[in-house]
Order: sequence, then C-alpha cells, then structure tokens
Amino acid sequence: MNKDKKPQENTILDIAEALKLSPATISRALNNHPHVKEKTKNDILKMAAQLGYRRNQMASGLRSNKTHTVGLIVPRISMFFHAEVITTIQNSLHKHGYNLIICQSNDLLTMEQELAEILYSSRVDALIVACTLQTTDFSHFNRLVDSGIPVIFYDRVPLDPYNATFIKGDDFRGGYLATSHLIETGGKRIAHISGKLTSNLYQDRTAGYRKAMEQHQLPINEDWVFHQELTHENAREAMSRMFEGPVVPDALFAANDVTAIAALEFAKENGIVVPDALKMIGYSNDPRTSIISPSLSTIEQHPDLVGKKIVEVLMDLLKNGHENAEVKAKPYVIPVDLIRRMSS
Amino acid sequence: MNKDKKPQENTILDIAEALKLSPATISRALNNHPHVKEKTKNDILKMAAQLGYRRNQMASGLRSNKTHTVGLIVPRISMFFHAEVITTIQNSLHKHGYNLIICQSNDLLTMEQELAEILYSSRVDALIVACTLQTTDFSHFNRLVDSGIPVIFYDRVPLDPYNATFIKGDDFRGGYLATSHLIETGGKRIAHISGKLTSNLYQDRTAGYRKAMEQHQLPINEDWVFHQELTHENAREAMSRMFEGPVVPDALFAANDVTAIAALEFAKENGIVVPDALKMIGYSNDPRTSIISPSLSTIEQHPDLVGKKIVEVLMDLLKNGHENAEVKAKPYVIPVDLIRRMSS
DNA sequence: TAAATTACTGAAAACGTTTTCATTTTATTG
DNA sequence: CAATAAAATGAAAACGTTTTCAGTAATTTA
Repeated sequence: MNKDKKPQENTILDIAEALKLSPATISRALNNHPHVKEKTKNDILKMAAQLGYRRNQMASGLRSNKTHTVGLIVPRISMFFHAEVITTIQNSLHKHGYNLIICQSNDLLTMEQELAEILYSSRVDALIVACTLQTTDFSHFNRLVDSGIPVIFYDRVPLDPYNATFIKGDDFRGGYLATSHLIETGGKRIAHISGKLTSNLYQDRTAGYRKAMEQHQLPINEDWVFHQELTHENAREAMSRMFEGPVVPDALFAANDVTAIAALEFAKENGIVVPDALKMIGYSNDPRTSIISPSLSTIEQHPDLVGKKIVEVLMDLLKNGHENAEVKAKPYVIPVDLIRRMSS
Repeated sequence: MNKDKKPQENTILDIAEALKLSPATISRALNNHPHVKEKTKNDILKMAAQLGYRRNQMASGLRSNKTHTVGLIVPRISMFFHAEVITTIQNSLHKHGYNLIICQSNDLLTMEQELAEILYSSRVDALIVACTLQTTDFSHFNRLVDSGIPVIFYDRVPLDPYNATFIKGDDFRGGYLATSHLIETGGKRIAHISGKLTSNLYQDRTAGYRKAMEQHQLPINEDWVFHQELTHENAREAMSRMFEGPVVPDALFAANDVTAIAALEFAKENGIVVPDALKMIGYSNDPRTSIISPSLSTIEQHPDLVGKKIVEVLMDLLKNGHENAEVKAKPYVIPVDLIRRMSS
C-alpha cells in the first residue's frame, strides 16, 4: 500500500504554485530576507508548514556555497575530554543553526588525512581539529585553508606557525600546578611519565614540571622522566622500572589519567602505599579518577570552556571572515585548575 | 599575498577541458562506470589528481539523490556504551565510503524531533537512532520512513510496531543472568533499581529479574523494586530507603552502572560490606566498574557487535532496498554476557 | 566486405535552490 | 496630482554534478 504513494518531496516550486508567487519570493521569505512583505512572508511560512516543506540542503548548499555544516576531526570520541568538548560544541552550534559532522581519526595520521579530504569534499563551512599525536605535518589541511575555510585546532595544535586558529589548554600551567602541588605535599623525588614530545601537550606539561622542580631547587632524575605512548602497559612498565632500583621516587606526575590510574594500580599491587610512600597526580579529571581509591588528584581542563570558546571564535570567523590576522597570531589559552584528592 | 590568488575550485569541467573530453565521460570515469575505456579512465584519474579535484558533494547529492551520508541520533556520546557503538559504526561505514553525521539529543524528545527534521533536510541516505527514554511517539521519524529512507533503531527501540529495523541487546537475558548470578552467589532478598518502564530496556531487564526470582521461588519485595530515572542521587535515595527498615536486602541488581556505582558508594559510606552483606551487579560494563573497589560485576553488552550488526543491516538495506519486509518483522538481538567481579 | 553488434563518448536536460537584474507595485514628497 | 523614491516581486541564470538518449567508433559476425 505504501508503495504507490509517491514520496512527494515538496519543493519551493510547490509552495510558489500553491500561492501564485515566484520561487524567488518563496526563497526570500524562507531565509527571511528583508525585502518581502510581512503578510506574504506569513502566508508563505504557513503554506510551507502545511506542505511539510523542508529545505533541500544539497540544492541550497550548491547554489549558495554555504552548507551550514561544520566538520570535526577528533582522535576518539570515547576520550572523556573530547566527548565533553564535542557535546558543548554541538549543542552550541545547534543554537546557531549549524550542524556538525564528527569524525574520528583513531589517532591515525592517514585517517586524519583522508577525513580532511572527505570534509573538504563535503564543503563544510569550517573545520575543527584535535589532531593526532603523530601529526607534525599539516599540509593535508592546506586545501581547506587555501579555500578560505576557517580551520580551528584545539588541544593538540601545530607546533610550527600555521595559518589557522588555535585554542589550547594551559598545559604549561597544568604541569606546573601539578608538580608544585606534589612538592607542597612533601614530594622531593618526583617522577614524570609523559607522552612523546611531538605533541605540544606533553612538551608544555613537561616544561611546567621542569619549571616547578627548578623553582624549588629539586633535582630531576632523568631516568624517572618518561616520554612514551601513554598506554596502560607502558605505564606499568615505567613503574616497574622505577621501583626496582634502590632509590625510588616519592611522587609521580602522570601526564594523563590513564597513566595515573595504571600507575596507581601498580602501586597497590606492589604494596606501595599511596599517598604515604608515593604521592600521585594525573591530568584531565577523567571520571574514573574520582572513583578509584584512593581518589586521584588531577588537573581539570574545563572541556566546556574549550568547547564554548571554539564556537565563539568560529562564529566570529564565519561572520567576519578571518581577515583579522592579529587575532590568529597567538593561541587562545583556556585556564586549568588543580583538583586535590586523596592520592597526594 | 594570499588574497589575490583565487581559490580556484577545480570542477569536472576543468578536467574535461584539459583532456578535450566531455564532462559526462569524466563523471563516468570518476564513478568507475563500466562503459569507459581503460586508458581514458586512467588519463582522467591522473588529471583529476593533478588538478587536485574533489567531487562536490552538494552537486553530486542534488543530482543523484544520494548523499553517501548516514545520520545518527544518540542521547549522549559520552555514555560509554554509545561511544563504543558509534566508533564501530563510523569506522565500519568509512570502509563502505559513507560518512556519518552524529547528533546528540541530550535525551530530550524535542531535540530528537528537531534533529530528525534537520537530518531529513540534509537528505541523509539512512538514519540510525538510539532514542530518548521519553520517546514513546515516533511520528517525527515518519517523514524519513515515508520517503523511503531506512531508519534503524538500536538499544532503545520503539515498543509498538513501527515500520523500521530494530537492533537491540538481549536485555531480558541480561536481567535474568544478573539476577541468577546474585542468587547463585547466595542472594535471597534481592532488590532491583531500574529505569522508567517507558523504555524497552528496563521493561526487559526487569522482566528478566522477575523471571529469575520466580524460577528460584524467591519472593520479590515490591518496596525494593524501583522504577526511576537512573541518576546518582536517585540511587542513593533508593538505597537509604531500603536500608532504613528492619529487614534489608542482601543483594542488588542495578539496571545500569551509574546506579550500581552510586549504590556501592552509599554502601561503603554506611558500613555495608560488599559483597559479604550485600552482593551487587550493574549493567553495561562501564570502564569505571572495573576500577572501583570492590570491582563491580556487570553485564557486557558488546557495543562493537551492536555497531557491526547495525552497519551490516544498513548496507543490506541500502543495496537491496527494504522490500524484505520479513527481515524487519522482528528485531535483531545481540547477546549479552555476565562479568563476575568482586562485588558478588 | 557489408551488416550487425558492441563499446565508448557527447549533448543537453535535470536536480532545487539562490541571486542578480529588471520590473511592477506601493508609499512619499513637493 | 504628478514625480520621485522605496518596497516588493518576478524572470532567468547559475551552482557542479549525473543521467538519458543519441551518436560515433571499434569490433564481431555472416
């Protein structure tokens, strides 16, 4: 029965015909263009509703070169920080009448490159990217940038100057705060497990760590500073390496929460009492850190603020174009906060 | 300097001109249509690459009525189960050359309705939905269904018959497994905190609970069966209600992990020893359940299998149309598994 | 070698909007 | 009330593809 009923997509022409008006006027009314009489506009809107009209984005986008769609590339949506940022971005964009295409690179450079191509092909109005940890070359974004499509990097941003906008957390301050906190609670021999230095995140967090250590005139044992992929396994490996020696650390700053959690588990299994024998702090305020016992101190990155700022900057870019070179000159920095818990 | 360089989007016509061919042939070559000479095709592909050509999705979609884009509406991407499902879906769709527009309803019906409209407007080729807990009326999806766009519901599916495809976890079995497990480990007075019965999820999980109780001839104290929004606060409230009486439960089946975690915290704070005085089990295998101590038993829902099945069914639908009414008759059911941990 | 297939390519219309430019209607002014 | 300005509408082209239909080139068959 359902078959013979033709799908019957109502177009702008159907409205025009029903109202004896030209398609041009219908289009104007629907976009509430100023030059259309109030009464006509109301008639049109009413008829549009009645016919169940819905603008065809393809046609609209093709003609106007505006898709009202923003692309987003992120390593993984299941990472707590990103999930929160995305949620904020999406809800916020929705209010501005924009859609969001969310893509995951799985932290793979090749995937990121492919996705950039696809999103260009979809002619997104703008692109938001938290790039891969391996991404050091950004030429796959050139096409977007050259076509005048605003590109905003957040969290993981290019190290070299690049013609785009950057929004990042205050990772240096985060590293500094975390380390200072460990020192204040009595830490002297402070270890640090961090990510590869190809990423600004870990460069900055580590720099903050070094700064704090230096400021308090504490020596850094370079055997206790790790730059590795921040996996569960690597964290345990690093821990066992550190705790086999005669001298062991009395505090640990882990550059993310996954590592902190893994390290804490290692400590518990090996009779290292936290925080008495080992003070610990992580990074990101993953929900798990407040649930594990002892609860883990960590650094709050305020993903909601990051998301809000991204959309704010983006809307400005879309409205006013990115002529404002000065604005792009330096990154927007979102503050971080220390969260003290039982592990330190 | 960058300004005067015209963005220069290369189109199919540019390739045609460069090769002295017609746009029709170019189009065919790029879609590797059978009727184009091998050599010509190679020439075209080479030139396309050279010119940095990228198909304009808008134009293509407008003409062909195929967007190669699938819409997804989900309550929240930050819910572990959904995040995993989405990741699988996206990676899998990507292999098939499809894009995914992910939208969050924030578990709000009005938002879900808006999103359905928007995705219709974007002319997605198909729609995947995990609906809101409040969604009992599905008319906002009618437009899609009537237009012949495949709609697949997963996890939270319509209770009434509806002209779409369903993929769900085996919630009945999950409830049954969880409860049986509590009984086997010695539980006799088993409480159950569940969600509102407007959702199939909680209807089924609760039915499984009742079945197991009945089968073991254990009485159900209806004061210990809660149907409420599964928030942290509500869980604590329910717990305090149950544990103020003279007779208290010796086991608890929580219909999700958030509730189980909140209940476990309540227990720890109030000196109720888990599992000795209270055996517990949750639902979903949220990463937090393995980290909390004692670690929580729970039900694994295999989000990856759910995601895989969704794409498999979807591809079939897109290739063969959904003529196959029989296929849609009953839901696809994904198995669940019991995960035993220290809480039971 | 002519006739009949088959393989390949091209011309042109179509998809549903938006937008420029022209035209008509309405309001304002002297 | 005519003259002018302003407001509202319409005609038609354009956006970049895909696709139908027709036509030409290459191949096979009789």
